[in-house]
Amino acid sequence: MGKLSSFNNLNVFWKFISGNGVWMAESPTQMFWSDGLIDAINNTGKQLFVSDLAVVIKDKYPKALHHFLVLPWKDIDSVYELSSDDDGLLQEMYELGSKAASTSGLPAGQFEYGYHMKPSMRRLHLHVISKDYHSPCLSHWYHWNAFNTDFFIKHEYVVKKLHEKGCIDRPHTQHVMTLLETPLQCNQCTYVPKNFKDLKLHLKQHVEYGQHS
DNA sequence: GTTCTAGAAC
DNA sequence: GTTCTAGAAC
Repeated sequence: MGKLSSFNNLNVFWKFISGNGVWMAESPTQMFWSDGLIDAINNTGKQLFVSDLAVVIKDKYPKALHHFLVLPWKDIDSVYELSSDDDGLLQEMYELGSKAASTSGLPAGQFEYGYHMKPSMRRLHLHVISKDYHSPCLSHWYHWNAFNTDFFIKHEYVVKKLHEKGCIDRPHTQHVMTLLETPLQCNQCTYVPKNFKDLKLHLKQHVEYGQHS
């Protein structure tokens, strides 16, 4: 097997996304690290926009220059619990995300909206992230693939799938692993990075010199 | 989710 | 010397 197949740091990734083990709390109201988002949305100081159905916060570890999360107040764990009845909620979450994105000053088309195929944190959360992916918090190979492969389930896909089938199918473990092992590829040009550090430097060039670096 | 560390691999 | 791997974290 090749280099990518032996990228076993994914086993560590798998360990924490599978929800096993005992973890340290980050605040008195948070029993597990995986409840961090639920803790955050109930902190009024962190709420950027609020509606009856959902709330927007900044991602604690932004993976781009602008990275927001939109979460429902309702205790929905993930996209796999959604039904066609939730179309209104999804649209409202998208609208709230758009409001947050507009505060960046960037064109609306510079943002991507989607859900992770295998989220680590509890409570459904829509990622609203700028396409630069220029951030010190984007520090692992699988961070990149979590946003730049089918691991990132686009908002439009979720809406379409719920309309057509009424639910989102849970993926097989092997499929998720394969997506996270995908070779690196720039999202803004045809460049194929030699390694993760090379990708980081390349993304920085796009931010500093634009699309034609 | 993240940070930290040691040791392997390149 | 740099990058990647692997595991712990009460």
